[in-house]
Amino acid sequence: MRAQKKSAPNNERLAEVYRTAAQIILRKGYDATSVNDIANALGMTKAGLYHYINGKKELLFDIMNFGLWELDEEVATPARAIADPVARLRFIVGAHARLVTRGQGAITILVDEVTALTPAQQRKITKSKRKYFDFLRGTLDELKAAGKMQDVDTTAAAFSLLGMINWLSRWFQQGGALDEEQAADQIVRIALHGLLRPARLKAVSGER
Amino acid sequence: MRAQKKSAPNNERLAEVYRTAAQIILRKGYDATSVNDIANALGMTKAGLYHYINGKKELLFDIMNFGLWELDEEVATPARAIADPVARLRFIVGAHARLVTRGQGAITILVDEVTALTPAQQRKITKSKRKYFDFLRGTLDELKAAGKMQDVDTTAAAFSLLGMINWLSRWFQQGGALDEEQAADQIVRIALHGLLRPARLKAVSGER
DNA sequence: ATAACTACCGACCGTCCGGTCGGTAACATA
DNA sequence: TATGTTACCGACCGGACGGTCGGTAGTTAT
Repeated sequence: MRAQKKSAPNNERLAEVYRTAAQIILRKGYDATSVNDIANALGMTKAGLYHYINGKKELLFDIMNFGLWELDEEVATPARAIADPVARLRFIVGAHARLVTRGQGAITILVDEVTALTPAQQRKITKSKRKYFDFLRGTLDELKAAGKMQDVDTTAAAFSLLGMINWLSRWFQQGGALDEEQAADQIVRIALHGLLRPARLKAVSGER
Repeated sequence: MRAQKKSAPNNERLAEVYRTAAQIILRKGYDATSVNDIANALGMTKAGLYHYINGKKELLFDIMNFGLWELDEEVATPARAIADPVARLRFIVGAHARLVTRGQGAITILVDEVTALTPAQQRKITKSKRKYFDFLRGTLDELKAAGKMQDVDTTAAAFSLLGMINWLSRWFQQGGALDEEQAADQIVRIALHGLLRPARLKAVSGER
């Protein structure tokens, strides 16, 4: 019967619900996360949480939509304004990677849990992911047409990029050897230039 | 008088249990897969399945161990025999990628579900993964020492490699545009040479 | 002062889960 | 024929899960 604190009035609280839920689901997985886990992390009961959400599935769906919206806002939309495909690719990879390392945006990852959704929800999420993927691959196609790309399949390349970026969330940790910017920068370099030095000439030497 | 002894049952059938369980868990995730799902897929009841397994966790643990053993047998061990680090890296990436695309071995992936295990089991799996990771990074370190690598962090590079390879299981499909060999080959190319053509003597991009 | 609304909670429900237990039918061995 | 052993199954259990419902304090609007 004790009144909890009530500092956050409007639907600022809803945003907090999403943020908290996303973090927990990202860490433990959707199925392993109970509605109670989320409620407790928010300092309320399950019944209280149901004041904000309409169901576990819908919560997941909303979070995914938020993550994809964020990806569009912070990566795809700004990228579309960059004419040069090399600069654009560099921006996409860096901005997306930064979105992942900046914890918050790691939301994107749980797009994997798509199988937990209803077919209708799945369709919407898949369509959204597809749009982003096509944009990414489109940039690679441009690059290829301009003769600036290695001889690799653009589909495989786009997926590989996403693999590298999404995997970041599994190993990157705040306070580690690399900070957010450095980690994103490493991903960009590896993606664009690969691991090996171009060994055209027999030159075996120097560091820069 | 509980007969709580070690299991020494029919090996062929036990292998089938592992294979079937791995496939289902890989597709649906560990938590979303019930023991009943696995039993039904094998054409038996849950109680019948318990004749072969000692628990859901232990089943997962056994499957992970098998996957990691397979990785060691088919990738790490042969790779250790290759002296040249460039050839060795090429082999590791290709062989690991092929293990993933060849469906069966995709078992490796569910190493992600490590949080579902008991702490003791987790320790064993983590140690095993770590060993493989160190071997991979060690090869990159060698490469770097030989002046044959781009200027990137070997830890970030090793994780990026694993990200690309593991992500394969999400998009690669039998009968698609790329077959198993081609997909693995694409991964190798992208990993070793990157996406962009080396800008001949000018440029030096990647500066900030 | 009252009515309406917001932000919660305790108690409860039906379902499904992992896991157990006492069987049993089929076959091998002696 | 008797005795094990293997490979299962039906019935059951305690508990956790997602979800509902009838409240109730506090806030705001009239």
